[in-house]
Amino acid sequence: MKSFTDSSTGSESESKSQSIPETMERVTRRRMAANARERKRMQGLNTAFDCLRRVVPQWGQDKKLSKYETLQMALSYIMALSSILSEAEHYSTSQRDWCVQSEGYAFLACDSSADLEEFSYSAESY
DNA sequence: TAGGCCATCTGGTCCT
DNA sequence: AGGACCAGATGGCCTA
Repeated sequence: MKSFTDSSTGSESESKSQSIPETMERVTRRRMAANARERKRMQGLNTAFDCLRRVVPQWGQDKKLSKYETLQMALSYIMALSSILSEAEHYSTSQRDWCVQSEGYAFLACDSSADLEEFSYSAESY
């Protein structure tokens, strides 16, 4: 694969031939800038994945979730939480003084990775 | 050693 | 024209 990361060779002789406006040097410079932007973009994406990993349940895994697993887990987690929320809303409309701090929902305030054994939704169920 | 995951490069497309 | 986004290709690293 041809790489533009090493631009040290050949650029000087090409810059002397000014008859061609779009020199190789110029193309190389543009490519390197695009590579740098892409790298930065992917780093931003990975930072976002790390943030997501921190808020998503890990199910006691010591190994870091892959990107695909992180997305799957986030999807399951969101589905489960919205299910709980709609259940709670349904319950609160019928019984106004319903206590949100009942045992079944206490885990919401927990550290995301711990104490989630009672959280009975699995990724396969969605 | 094969397979999974990832980072990077690259060219194409769309948008400003 | 240049930047953002995307998908394919490629090579490196790690683990079973």
